[in-house]
Formats: sequence, structure tokens, C-alpha cells
Amino acid sequence: MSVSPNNATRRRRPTIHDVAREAGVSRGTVSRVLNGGHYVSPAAAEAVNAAIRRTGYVVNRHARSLITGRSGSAAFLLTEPQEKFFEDPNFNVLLRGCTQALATHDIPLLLMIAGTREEQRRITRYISAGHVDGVLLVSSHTGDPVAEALVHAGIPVVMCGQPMGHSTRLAHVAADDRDGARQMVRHLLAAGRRRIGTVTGPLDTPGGVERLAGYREVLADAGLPADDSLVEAGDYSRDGGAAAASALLTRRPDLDALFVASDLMAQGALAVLERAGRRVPADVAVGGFDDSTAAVGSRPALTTIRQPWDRISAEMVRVLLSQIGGEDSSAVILPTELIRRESA
Amino acid sequence: MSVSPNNATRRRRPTIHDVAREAGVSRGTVSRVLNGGHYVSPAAAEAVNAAIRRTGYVVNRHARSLITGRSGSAAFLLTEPQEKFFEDPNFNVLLRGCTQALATHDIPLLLMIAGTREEQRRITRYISAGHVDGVLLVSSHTGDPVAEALVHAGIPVVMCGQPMGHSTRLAHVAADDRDGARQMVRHLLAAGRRRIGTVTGPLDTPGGVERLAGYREVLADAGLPADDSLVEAGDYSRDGGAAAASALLTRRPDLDALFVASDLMAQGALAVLERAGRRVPADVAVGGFDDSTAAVGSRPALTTIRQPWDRISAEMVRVLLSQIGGEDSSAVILPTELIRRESA
DNA sequence: CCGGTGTCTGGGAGCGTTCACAGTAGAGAA
DNA sequence: TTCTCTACTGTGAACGCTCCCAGACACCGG
Repeated sequence: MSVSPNNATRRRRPTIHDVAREAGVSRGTVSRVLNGGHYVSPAAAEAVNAAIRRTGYVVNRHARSLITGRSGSAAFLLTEPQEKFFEDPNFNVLLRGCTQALATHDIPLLLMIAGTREEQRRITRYISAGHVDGVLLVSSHTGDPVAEALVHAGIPVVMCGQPMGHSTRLAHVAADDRDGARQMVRHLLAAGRRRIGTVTGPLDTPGGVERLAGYREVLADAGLPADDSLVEAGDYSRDGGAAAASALLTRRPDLDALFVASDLMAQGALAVLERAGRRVPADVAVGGFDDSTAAVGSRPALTTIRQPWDRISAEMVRVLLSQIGGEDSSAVILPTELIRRESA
Repeated sequence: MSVSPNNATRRRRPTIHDVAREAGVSRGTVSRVLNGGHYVSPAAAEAVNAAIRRTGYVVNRHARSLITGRSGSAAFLLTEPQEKFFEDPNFNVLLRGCTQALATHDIPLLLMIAGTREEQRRITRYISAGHVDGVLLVSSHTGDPVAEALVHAGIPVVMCGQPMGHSTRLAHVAADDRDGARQMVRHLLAAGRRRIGTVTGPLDTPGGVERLAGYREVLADAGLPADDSLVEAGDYSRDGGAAAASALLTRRPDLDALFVASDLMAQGALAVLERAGRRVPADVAVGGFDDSTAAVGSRPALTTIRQPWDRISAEMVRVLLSQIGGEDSSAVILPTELIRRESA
């Protein structure tokens, strides 16, 4: 029948005060336990931990952030003008990898999408105001203004893929695009193909440039003449891949292999080849890039280059955290791997 | 040569104090302008807005949250035990839609993934502690404990898809699965097919149950006998679809159509049919569900049922916001649409 | 003239933390 | 003994905001 003092305590979320009272120590001691436990006697630490368990205390991040100036969260920022990236299954894998890598550090990930110039301005402003401690930036195109602005505002930023056309040195993690292309073209050569065409990515993206460079290197090494009629640029979309393959096929009907710089474009190319009556791989061998779900879904299944997305995301998070911790920005390049399936 | 007071002011992020001083009013007045501008004279409001522009002031969300108890953010929570969801391109579309719908309200979206039981506990605790104002929950399976726990903790929750096996009434937004299935099966009947098999989704998911129900309804209406040898359960994965189609084909080699409850499973089924020497759609017509990117990528392109993902995400956000605003939870069912392509 | 009502304003209090600092106790060195 | 050093603890003052209340002022009806 008594109005138990517990009632009020139970209703409110327990604060550091409640824990301190429960443990018979001061706020300061509880705070020290919460932040690493230095300069705390074993007895006090144990009492505090027991009190935390008993009260179900969870630190109020807002109060903490208010004083530390840190938010305890990170952003995954996408600055693609088009919807291309969402058509791309790689995005999934990368996002999930980053989310989980950060989760082990108890850092929630905020997903932000800034497609239009207007949105980019708003989000740059938002982030610069200190709402997140760091940014994982996915933006393939040349000279992204968002990256520059964030770095200039002193926000730790890690890019996915090699940055192009930036004045500032940007931390980044990327797969070895050039070597991946080399592996694929070598594979096609080893299978006896000699008239190898390529559908590149957009040439204002590192993937576009580097994979083309790898392709050219291997052909040159093999003593084959450089021939621009075998090269056509795509835009990483299925339709773009189809259009490029179509142009290539018209120009060079004698094509016996095709290295396409993404699996999605390769799907488009496969459809074009089928319509043109070419058998794959008998008449034309096709190699993709990414090893995305699109590669397994195609008929025939695509021979492709696997990008180590799990390692990429893990490294991005590692580099970001070390940058937040005050270290200098760094770059990481990870190896790629040839995956043999039916198309080549 | 003078030590300008501006120096200190410029270095620090401007606070509400700075704005008040700059505008020649008190903190209270600035705060009122920030929160709707009631009980503020036009002159004061204008002075404050000018001061905000001049100082580049951005409200400190942590300070605000500390007192209001609101975080100003929402979570997109995925509680799938397997990686299935990430294989599914629908996820992309839904996530993007929600992010953008919330962005127009200036609410950042936190992406959270709780695959294991352990992660679910941690995230439930995190969210219950008040770190987000509401949750968009994607979880297809029966009786998700996370949903129950969150609702019990008083957190606004909106589910994607119809909840199954829950004691509490849950707000949700879903596509009309049953009617979608009806449309597809009617389409197959209209094309003259009579031995129509189906690969269902898992029967502990609403999509599995409802689409099967729609299939059965139409067959019954057409006077065809119910025949369980034409029904096989899949698991929404490509491999699962292949296995189910394979079983169905062994049991009923006379099959002339197949309604598969997801595009991804339909891809698996197409591969099986091809290997079995069946032509699609000549021998066996195939209908999918989702209208995901997988539908366009298949050979032949899949006839399928489009789920209105853009509307689903917009509605989820609308319902969540109204729930955060104190209104009662509600349910929304949105219509689906038949998309005719080559496979049926 | 009064009192009431409605609009607008300023400033104190407090949200739940961390931080800086002062202070205590005990061990060991001078 | 006394002084110094180290390990530990408690407390007041922020952090930047919103809430609340008191008070000023203008207007209006009686």
C-alpha cells in the first residue's frame, strides 16, 4: 500500500546518479568505470558494474555527445547523381559489411543519399555541423565536391575506390582494378581468343580507367596491336552494356571475346549476343567484373573478377576509425580474383 | 593588431547565445523562432533569421535531444536470420525510398541489421533506450520477438509486410499479395494453361501464405480441382527456387505453367527448366513476383507482379511519423500490378 | 478609472553527462 | 618524523538547448 520510491525510479530511465547511489559511489567514479575504468579501485568497479546490471542503466548518448562533441556514429554517404548504384548489387554487400564492422564497435551507421546538388549541399552542411564522427563515402565520379568540402571541414572521410581529380589527398580503400582486368584478359588469351573487345566503365571513374588500362597492358604484352575499334565505353548499367556491345558487334563482327567492365553490363551484352545469334562462349567468350549476384543469375553464368567486398568494407571501417582516432589518412589496395564459370 | 573577439566566435560553432546576441534578443526568443515562431513579433523573427544566416548557426541536436528526449532520427531495422534479404534487390529500393522520404523531413535514417539472436538483443536494448524515435521494421518471419519487444517498450514501429502470429496489433504497410497472385494466375489461365504449378514462399511468411491463397482462389473459381502435387514451397532464394521447380517437374512432368512467388526463385526455376529441355514460354509459361531487377535480367525476361515499392516506402514513413506524432497505429494495403514480358 | 485578456519577451532552472580540480589515504624515501 | 608520490574519490562547473514562469505592454469592455 505504500507509495514505493521505486515507482518513480522505475518509470524514469535510470541515470548515472541512480547508478552512483545504488553503488554507493559518486557520479565521477561511475563515469570512470564507463570510460575504461582507470583510476578506479577493483571494489568500486565491481559495485558499479553490479549497480548497472541491477538498474538496467544505459548511457544517454545525447548528454555524452553534448559535452564530448563526438556523436558516436558514422555515415555511409552515397553521392551518385543517378540511380545506377542501386541497380548494382555490390552496394548491398558493401553496405552490410560496413554496418556490421561498425556494429562490433557499437557505432551505428547513418545511411545518407545525396543524389541532387541540392541534397549534397544539405547533407554536407549537416555532416559539417558535427552530427557524425566520420564518413564512408561512395562516389565513383571525378572530383566529387562533397568529398572536398567534408575534408576541408575537418571531417574524417574514407572513400570506396580510388579518388580521381582531387587536389586533397583522400583516404581510400579499393580493389586492384587494373590487375583484375589483367587476369581476365590473360584468361581469354589463354583460351585462344585473339580479337578481344572491351566494354569499359565510364572513363571519368577509376574503374573505367583502370580496367581499360589493364586490358591494354596485357594485349600489348602479348604482342597484339592496340586497336580502338575494339573499345567502347559503357555506363555500368544493363542497358548501357547492351548498347556498347551492340556498337562493338556492328563495328567488329569478327569479335571472339568480350571483356565487360561490370557484371550488369555483361548481362546486357549477353542479351545482345543472343539476339545476334552468337553462342556464348563457343562463338564469343564473355568476361564480367564484380562477381555480383548478376553473374550467377545470367545464362550462361558469368566468368568474372571477384572484388573482395567483405575485406573492402572491413578496411574502410578500420581506416575510418584510425582517422577518427587522429591518425593520418591512408590508402589500401586489395587483390582481386578470377572466378571461372561458363561464359568464358 | 587588436585581438578581435571575432576570433574566438569564429572558431567555435555558433550557439544559440551567439545568435541571440547578434540579433539583440534573448535565447528564449531565438528558441521560439527555431520551433515554429509562435509568440514572436515579426521584427524579432526577422532579426533572428538574419542573425542565423550571418552566423551560419545550426542547432545542436544533442543538446536539443537531451532535453526533449527525442532523437530526431529513425531506424531501418532488418531482422533476417539469413542473408536472404541481401540477395533480394527489393531491399535496395525499399531502403532508398525510406531514406529519401525521411530526408524530406530532415530525419536521418539509421540502418541496423540484427541477424543473430545476440545482435537482436543488443539492438532491441539500444533502441529501447530511446536512441531513435521510431523503427521501420523489415522482418518477414512469424512472430518476430524484436517487434514485440519494441512495441512493448513503447517505441513506434511500422512493419513492411503483413505481420504474422503477433499478439499485439502492429502497424504495417504491405502490397496486396493475394490479389497479385490472383492476377498472375488469371493471366496464365487466359493464355490457355491448365496445369499450373506454383513455387510458394516460406509458409511462415505472409508472402508465402497470401500468394498461395490467391493462386488457389483463382483455380477454384475456374473450376479446376485443388491439387497439392502442383504446390511446392521455396525459400525466396535462387537455389531454393531451383530445387522446388525440380521437385515439381519430377512429380508433374505435364506442367504447362509455373507461378513462382519471387523473381529470384523464378530465375532458379528458369535454369532448371532449361536444363530439363523445356522451352519458356512455349512449353512452360513462368510467372514471377516482385518485378525486381532479376526479372529484367533473366532470359527470357520474366512476366511478373510489380510491388509498388516507392509507394510502400512512402506510406511506411507516413505511418511512422503519424505514430510518432501520437496517432494510433494503422495498416495500409497497396495494389499490385501485372507486368507482361516474355516468360508468360 | 479599473481589471481582464492576449501577445510578446527575458532569464533561471535543469536535462545527463564529462572534465578539471581539489582532496584523501597509504606507501616509500629522506 | 616529514615530505613526496601514486592511486583513488568526490564535487562544481560546464556543454547548448528547451521549458516554464514572471513580467511588460497594449487593447478592450464596463
